[in-house]
Parts: sequence; C-alpha cells; structure tokens
Amino acid sequence: MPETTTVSLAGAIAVDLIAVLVAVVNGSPSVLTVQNGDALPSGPFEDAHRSLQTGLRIWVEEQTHHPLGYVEQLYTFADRDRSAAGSSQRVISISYLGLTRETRGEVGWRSWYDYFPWEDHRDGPPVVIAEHLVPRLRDWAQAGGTAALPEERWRRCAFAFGLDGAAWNEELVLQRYELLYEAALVPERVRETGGQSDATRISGRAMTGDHRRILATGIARLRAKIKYRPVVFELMQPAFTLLQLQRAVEALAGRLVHKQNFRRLIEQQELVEETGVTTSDTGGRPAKLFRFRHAVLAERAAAGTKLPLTRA
Amino acid sequence: MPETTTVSLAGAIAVDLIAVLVAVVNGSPSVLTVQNGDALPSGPFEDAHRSLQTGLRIWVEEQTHHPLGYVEQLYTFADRDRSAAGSSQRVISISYLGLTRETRGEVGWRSWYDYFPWEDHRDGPPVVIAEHLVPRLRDWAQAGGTAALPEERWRRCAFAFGLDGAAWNEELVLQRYELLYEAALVPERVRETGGQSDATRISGRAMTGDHRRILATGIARLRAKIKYRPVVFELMQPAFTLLQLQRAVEALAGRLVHKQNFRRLIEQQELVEETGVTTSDTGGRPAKLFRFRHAVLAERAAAGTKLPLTRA
DNA sequence: TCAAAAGTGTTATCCTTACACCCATGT
DNA sequence: ACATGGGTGTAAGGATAACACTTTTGA
Repeated sequence: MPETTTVSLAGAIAVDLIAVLVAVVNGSPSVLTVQNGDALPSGPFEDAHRSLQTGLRIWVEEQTHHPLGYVEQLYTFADRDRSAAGSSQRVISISYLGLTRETRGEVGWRSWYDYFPWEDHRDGPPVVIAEHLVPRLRDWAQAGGTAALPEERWRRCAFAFGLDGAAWNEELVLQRYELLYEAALVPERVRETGGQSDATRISGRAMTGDHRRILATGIARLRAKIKYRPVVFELMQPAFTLLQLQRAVEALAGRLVHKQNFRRLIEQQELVEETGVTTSDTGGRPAKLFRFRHAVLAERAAAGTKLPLTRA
Repeated sequence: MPETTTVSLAGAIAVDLIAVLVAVVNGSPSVLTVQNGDALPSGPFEDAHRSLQTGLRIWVEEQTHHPLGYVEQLYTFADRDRSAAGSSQRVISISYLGLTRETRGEVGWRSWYDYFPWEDHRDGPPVVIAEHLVPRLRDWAQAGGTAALPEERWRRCAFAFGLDGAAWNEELVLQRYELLYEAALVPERVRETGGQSDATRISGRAMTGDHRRILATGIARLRAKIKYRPVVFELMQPAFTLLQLQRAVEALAGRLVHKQNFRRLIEQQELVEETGVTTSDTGGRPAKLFRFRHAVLAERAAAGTKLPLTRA
C-alpha cells in the first residue's frame, strides 16, 4: 500500500499546462523552449480560461507571439516524483502538441535532435548508438539479477533500438527514452543539474523535471500522425516545392524517404495542387510550387480502414 | 522570457478520475456504469495514489472487483460548464479507457448502443438515422442564418453520418455526438434530468454531466485502435473460436466484416494459434479453439509503415 | 561542362477485395 | 434432410517497393 507521508489537504493539487510546440526551422525539426533550452514552455492553468485548449492558446500566443495552428492534447502526467524537490505539492501537467509555421521571435527554437541525438537516422544510424548506448545498455541488461531478467531487458533494448536484426522503428521515441532512463543513462535519472559535457554528447541535452519525457511523447505522436493525417502542411509555408515537403517529413521522421514513391503518394492522395508558380531558389532546375488542398480536410478525415468490411 | 513558476490557485481545482471500462457481454459491447446507468464510474484523484494509472486501477478494482487488463489514458476534460450547477468549483476529469474480460458482479454493464443507438450498423443503418436524426439535422442546418452556414452545417452532418453518398465511418463517434449536441438533439444540452421516454428512443440514453461525451471518446478510440493494435484479445476469454473473435470485433466496430478475409488477416499476422481443442458449443460443425499469441506483443508493436522509406 | 535538384517510366510483388463453394455436426 | 456455423480456393485490381534515367537551371 502507498506510503502516505504527504497529507492530502483539499486543494493541494495544482494544474499546469505544458506545450510541445513544433516548427521546422531551416531543415531542423524544432521545439520551442524556455530557460535557455532547459524547459518546455508551461504555465498554470487559470480558472479564467474557458477550456484547456483555449487556455493554452492564450498564453502561448502571449508568450511567443506565434499564431498557433494545429493543437492536440498529448497526455496528462501526475506521477508523485514530478513535484518540485522538497515541496509536497502535487502537480498535474496537461501537455499539448502544437504545430506552427511561424518562426518570428527567434528565441528558443532548438532542434529536437539536440535532446535525442540517437533519433536522427537521416544519415544512417547515428554512431552514438553503437559507440555508447549499446555497450551501456548491454551492461545494464546483464546486471539484471540472475533469472530471465537479463534476456528480457536485452530483448527490449534490441527491439527499441533496432538491434539484432530488428528494424529501426522511428515511432518508439518514448520507449527508447524510458529504457535509457531505466538504465540510468540519462541525467534526469540522477538529477545532477542536468547537462554535463560528456553526458550531453551521449545521452542528449537534459531538461527540467520530466520535460524531456513529455517532448519524447510529442515527437512519437507526431511521427505516428504524419502517416495517416496530413499534418505536415501545418509546418510548411503556404507554397512549397515537393522536395521541401519531403525534407520536412524526413526531418520529423528522422529517416529518408524514397523520392518518387513519396511523390506518387502525395499525388494520388490529391493532397496538393500546383500554384502555377515556379521558383529557382532551390539550386538546380526550377521547381514547381504547390499548395495544400484544404479541401481534403473536409473530404476525408482519413478513412482508416484495416478491417475487411462486408459490402453494404 | 517566460518563467515556469507554477503558482497554485489554492484549492480552486479538483481532479477526478473517470473510467470507460469495456467488456463484451454476450455479444454486446458494454460499458460499466453506476447510478443505474446514468454515470460512468469516477472518483477523486487522491494524493496518496502513486500515479494516475495506479490510482485508477486501485479504485476500479475496489469498486468492481475486476482485474483491469489493458488501460490507457483517454483525454483530460476541463471545460467550465463541466462544473456542478451553482458551484464555481472547477473540475478536471482525467478519463481512462480500460478493457476487461471479467464480468463478475453482474451490476452495471450496459450495451453502449443504449447510449448511441445510431452507432450500431451490424444490421444495416439503424432506422433512427433516416427516420429521426436526418430530418432534425436538416432543420438545424437550415436554421443556420443566412450565409454559407447552412451548407457548411449540412456538409458536416453528411460527412459524419455517411449521407449524400459519403461512406459510413464508424470512427466518428465523437463527431456525431457533438453534432447532435450542437443541434440540441440530445438531452444533455438542455439538461432536463436526462432521459425522457421519447428523447431516449431517438437520441439514446443520456448521462450525467459530460459522461456521454467521454464514453463517445472511448468508443471512438477503441474503434480506431482495434485496427492497428491487437487489443480485442483483452476482451476475449483465453480460448475462443474465430467466429467469436469476429463477432467481438463486429460488436465493437458496429459493422459486419468479411468472414474469410478477416480470417486471412488474423492468420497472416500470426495473431493466434490453435489450442488443439475443439468445441461443439457453437451449434453447427465443431470449431477449433484458438488462443492469442502473446509473443506478438513482443515481436512487433506494429510497424506502422506508410512512408515510402528508402532502403537502409 | 558539371553539380544539383526536378521530374518521369516501368516492373515485380504483395495486399486487399470480392467472388462461391464444400465440410462436419446436432436436431 | 437440413439448418447452422466451420472452413477453404482463387482471381482481379490496386497499392508498394524497387529499379534507373532524362531534364533544366546556375555557377
């Protein structure tokens, strides 16, 4: 049974809103941070706010002067250990994922691969995985007692990081972070002011509290979402070339995609239409500019079949 | 720069846990209710709980004596109008979706189609749609001012309910409920002690507060989830026939699926294995009993491809 | 002329969809 | 025998994955 050291007075619970705000800033999938990159923007949920979502919009636009495009709720966290050290105050954090194309007020945007260096596979698997993570994870697995635990631990590692013949799955961002956390390979686990030179190179930049976990949740959600909902366009300028679109997807997914098959996919789903304009800013042959067909949002909010339905 | 000082509004906010607990009770997709079907089980989040999820597990098992299988967070609601009438107390409801196969303590299980009669298309489109909902929705759309609003409203209706040539999409449970709410076709909107004889037949059984909205959220999530994650098995007995499995899926989706193609799908994904036992309880030729291959949970947590990746 | 990016053609393969038919049991 | 569900074969069509090649610009 739980150890009740903290007395539960009425009203001991505070509610925070916390935002994972994403933009693609010259080729880098970026997240808006505060405190010099140590934290995600957050603030108390005010009673005056009409709803959570509007509450979030209000203060994000206040703080950042960014019009906030697509917004969705991510997750609500409330583990006991989230409380600030010393205080027995219980904090509930309701996190949101937001997408924007605006990048004014140049402050605070950071590539999310600063925080998760092992997640960027656009130039092949990052060396940090084989060099640093794998040996340490293997040590951790082997230290797992006597029973079947070591194999079980290693199986999880291999699956999450695409080892031993398993394929890399870019959606497992959270699982990977949690494994590293469990294996104490991440500064947040030991809480030492976060971000020593060596630790950062290996395990990425740390953040306050569990902000990095929340960021991982957001990235995972977004990587999953781009596959079945046309949300990338929220991150694009109004007009863009197909390669720019492809680069944006690649930035988010952390993987390269096949050029022509990508184009065919976009085309056959009728996601874009030509603007009639071409640009030669891209180096090489001038490219046609496209715009997103907003009609598709109305037409199909994604069928989402996968069940072999009988004909009606 | 924004600072993350979490100011606690002393005691103005209460936090509730609320559960959408699903089981398939002889062919009906059912939800656990309390208060004679008027409410979903819920309770205050206690500071003693280690985390939200364990908090939920503890009191669900307390209240229902059900071992709770799969659990996932659904959504966190906090609209102002959620507060109890008169009180200015702000309530935040963190909702969870839980799946179980246990049905002991026969109290409180209700078919979710009692609450959403228009969602069950297993015997074709329910007559209530054409008979009652469509005319009223059309009226509501037409009453939408002078501008483009009426067409816009009707377009949303047609899309949500599969009218005017649009296909029925079983995942749009929440959108449909919210349309009916917006059109004031649902007792919750008018708040008249909920559930008059006529209203219930047309717009389904009402619930307290926004519990029905939460239930709709849960159903939508589950209908989406069964397509890419093997969660149906959480609702099955340890051994089952393929037709029983199919019936369970159909109950959840509210649609019939193609027998052979369904089997092929199950088989080629290696989701099940034969137990070696057959049963003749099903009427007709005895059926092989299968069990879920728990190995798949480890093997692939669903690849989830849809991007044309380049070969590594 | 060469680098860099734009843009197109084509094929093998797999998955999905839609057919229609036979098998084993209890009544 | 017949109703009820169990269980199978197979072919058409479309989506995917994998090939390599031509075109147009700026430096």
